[in-house]
Formats: sequence, C-alpha cells, structure tokens
Amino acid sequence: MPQSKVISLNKLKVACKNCGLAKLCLPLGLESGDIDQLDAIVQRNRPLQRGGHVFQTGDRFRSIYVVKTGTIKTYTQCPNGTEQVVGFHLPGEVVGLDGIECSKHICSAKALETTAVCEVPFQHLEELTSTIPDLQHQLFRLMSREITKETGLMVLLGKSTAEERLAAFLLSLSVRFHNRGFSATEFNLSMSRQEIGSYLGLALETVSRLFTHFQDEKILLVDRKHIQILDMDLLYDLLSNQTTCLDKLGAPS
Amino acid sequence: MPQSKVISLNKLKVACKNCGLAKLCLPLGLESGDIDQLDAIVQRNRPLQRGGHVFQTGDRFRSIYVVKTGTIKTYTQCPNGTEQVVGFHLPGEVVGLDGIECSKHICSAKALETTAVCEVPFQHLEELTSTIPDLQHQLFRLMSREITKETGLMVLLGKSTAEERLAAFLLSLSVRFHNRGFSATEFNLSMSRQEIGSYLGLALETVSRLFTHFQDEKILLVDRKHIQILDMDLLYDLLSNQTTCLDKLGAPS
DNA sequence: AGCAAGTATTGATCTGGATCAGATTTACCG
DNA sequence: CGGTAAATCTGATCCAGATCAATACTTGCT
Repeated sequence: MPQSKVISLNKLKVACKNCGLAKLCLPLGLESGDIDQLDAIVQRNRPLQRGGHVFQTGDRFRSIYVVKTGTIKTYTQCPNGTEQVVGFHLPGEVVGLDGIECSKHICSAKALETTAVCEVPFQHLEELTSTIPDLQHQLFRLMSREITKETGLMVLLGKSTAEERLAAFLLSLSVRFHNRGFSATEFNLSMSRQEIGSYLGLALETVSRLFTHFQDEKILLVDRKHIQILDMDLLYDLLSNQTTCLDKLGAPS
Repeated sequence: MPQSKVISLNKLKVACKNCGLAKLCLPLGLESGDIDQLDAIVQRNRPLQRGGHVFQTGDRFRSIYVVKTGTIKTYTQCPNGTEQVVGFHLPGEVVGLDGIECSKHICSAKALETTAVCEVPFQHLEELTSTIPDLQHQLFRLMSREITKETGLMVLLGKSTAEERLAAFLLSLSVRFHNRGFSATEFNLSMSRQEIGSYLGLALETVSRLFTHFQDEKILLVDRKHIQILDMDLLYDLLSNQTTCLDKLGAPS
C-alpha cells in the first residue's frame, strides 16, 4: 500500500534501523529484514512527562519497554508508605521483564524527566522470537544481563561501605553514559539524593555527605545535580576490593 | 532402535515426565510429546559430592542446570579472598542463567551436600524453544522469576534489619520446602551460619545470636542445622512492614 | 515579587550490628 | 578412640551510618 512520502520519512526516522541505541537494544545481532519485523510490532507512544508512569505494581503485564530518551526509575512501595528504588534505567535499557512470570508487574516504573519509551508487546515479541533465532538469543541475553546486574547490586548491598556504594553507582553511570555516546566524566543526575539513597540502601543525608566528601578529596566536582568526575582512578580505587565489576552494575559487556 | 527392557525402564525412571519436580521446572505447561523432546537433550550426570562444583566463575557457558536433589550455593569470590554467597538453590531451581549474556559464568556454583543436577545444554535448548512456544514461554518465565527473586533480595538487603532478613530467609525456605512436598515447619539447613550471613549481608555471629534469640522468643526450635518453626505467625509478623513478599524470595507464584 | 513546598546541606547524637576474643561443641580422620 | 581443625555460641567493645534537628537553597505557584 502506497503512503505519502512525508509519513514514510517520518516512520523511517523513528525506525529501529536508524536508532542510535540499536546496538544496545533488541536489534543487536539482527539482520536488516528481521529488524523490520521487530520494528513493525514496536509502539512509539508520546513521551512521558516527569513523574508519569510507564506501569504500576499490579498492572497486567502486556509489554516490555525500552527507554529511548530520558530516565526511568523502578520502585516498590512498602506497606508503611516509603518507597524503595530498585533500578534506574537509561536509554537502551529494558524495563518490565519482571512482569513475565506472574503476568503482572511487581514494581512500578516512572519517568524521572521527560522520557520516551518504545513499547514492545510481549505476546507479539514471543511470536517473533520463535521465528527469529537471533532475536530470541538477544532477548535471552538481555534477561541474563538483568540477572547479573541485580546479582552485582546484591553483592554491593550485602557487603560494601557507603563510600564504595556511591563510588560504584557513579562509575556505573559513567560507563553507561559513555556507552551511549555521552561524556564519561561529566553528567547530570536525574534522580534526587533521596532516590540514590534508597537505591543504595543509604540515608539521603549519607549520600549528601559523601558528595561533599568526594568533593573535598578532589574526586568529584558537584553542583547540585551536575557531576564532574575529576579523578577517575581514585574512584576506581575505592572499589578495588570489590567483586562487583562494573559490568554487573548495568554496563553492557 | 530396540533397547533392552532394563535400559528402557531405567531411562523412563529418570525422565522429566516422571519427575516430581516437573511442575516447578522447564516442563511446566508442556505437552507430553514436547517433554520427550526436552528429555532427549537433558544430560543426567553422576551426582556431585559435597563441595563439588557445577561450574566456576569464568567457565565457558554451555548449559543451564536444574537441581534434582540436594542444594547448590552460588557465590562470587572477592579479590581479598572472602566469598559472597548470591543464592541457595533447591530441587527444581535453575542455576547458570547468569552465563548467557557473556557466554561465561560470572559466579561459581557448588554442592552443599550430595547433589544431583540435570544439565540442559543451552544451544540445544534454544533450538527447542524456537519450535516449542510453550517451552520458550516457560524459559522466559523462569528467567523472569530469577529477576523478581533478586529484586526482592535487593530490597531486603537495602532496608531491612538483621531480624527481618533472617525471618524472610527462613520463611522463604519454608515455602520452598513446602512446595516441594516437604514440611513447611521442620527442615534441615544445608548451609553454615557463615553462608547464611554472607547471603543476608550479616556477620555469622549475628546469625547465631538471632537463632538463639528466635529460640528464646519461642519462634523456633534450633538444634544446630535442624530447624523447627514453632510460631509461623510471629515469624510473618516480623516482616509485616516489608515490601518483600515471599514470592520474591524464591517461592514460585 | 513573595510565599509555600520540596530538596539539599551540615551538625549532633544514638544504635544496630560488626569486629574482636574466648569458650565450647562437633565433625573428621589416621 | 584421641587429637586436630572447623563450626558455633557468647560476651565485650566499637564504629559506620541512621536518625533527629536546624538551616539554607530551589522551584513552582498565585
């Protein structure tokens, strides 16, 4: 069916094929024709405002979502009202895989800033993975990464000091930004101290103090949400007796 | 090809079809013929002695493994020599999924007692999942469960007190034993206090003291590795202000 | 602009659980 | 068996980080 040129171009522009994140995302390792098939099932809805939910705890599981631009945090709500952050998700990272098991989401996902996500209906995806072995393999790899990432965080939470946790967190962000073509040494945090603390199992005051401390040590330059890493080596040194390699904290291999 | 009756019977005996764990394992939801196909690729090697390794960190990833009898612990080694336990795996639970991403294992898996595992070569499994949608779905579910399980543990490690952690651990074991047809209130721990502590992010002394404390409170009866839960309700109460539902700590939904 | 509400910093104090140390019990093995 | 190593328990001390508290700084709202 013929379509107007304008629409075609528009579609082309947002296609997986032309997406800068393709090598971090589901299309990795796929042939051109296969990417087109994947493309056909991906839904690109209008971007979420800060605070908007991708899904919430208890929602029926229908799709997985890939962050295109912006940042997503995933979190669970405790009975006493407090929330516990379980992940921060940068462009190219998948959210919602937790929902497969019970056909409903067991955490909530909300945008920390204006954020665009690609929605991939899971039933369609499963049909595709049956016929495209490379896609199946890539989905297994993404899920496996999710597992290793969380294992790494468990180790970090189980054993490390506050200093080591924040260092690991910053280095993880640094590596992930770098892999997405951004600076490894200078970036903006899209999450609050409170959220960082919740994620790392620390009080927000401790996070704040550590930023000050890292600044005193000339490791960082901190201006509110803006972070500049002055001495990458010192930051790495803080992790020297950790198992936790950065690839287990969200950096792709 | 005809085979002697003895061998046939023998094979039948260990077939997935006749395995009591089938409903916890890969065959869940599969039709009879499909189970046979799965069965054909499963390798059942001789049981491991206590301390024997299923795989070690850095090993090339070839297979995933399902515990048939016994217990497996997975752990990582820190540069300073200490080890960090990342999981305990009971019959019907899968180990090795972490290896998919980088084609090598990022943790080690060792038997805590005499343990039999079913080895499932992953390449063969991927070929099968392409042609058996139910099997593909079940594998996705198992991986999703792994993710939610670890998320639950992260939350536990991030926020909870020592008491809450041990309570959650014991209840998780209780539920899992129960699902496997064993008593929910009386069981033997196959791991040491040290290993429990490592897993829960606690010192072994703390674990020991908590067992004593739970016994004083008439919640448990502890005799070395033998545990009897006297008051299940009190144990649950300790978790009352936790997000962590037990299904996130390894209990199937 | 000016108020209100959230967010961050900094200081003072307190405590849960780590660490250190010793005694006791249990498992292993020649 | 007895002897040695490993695991467990228990007590005493200490400290990293939580909690409480007060003060700024930011941001949005009317």
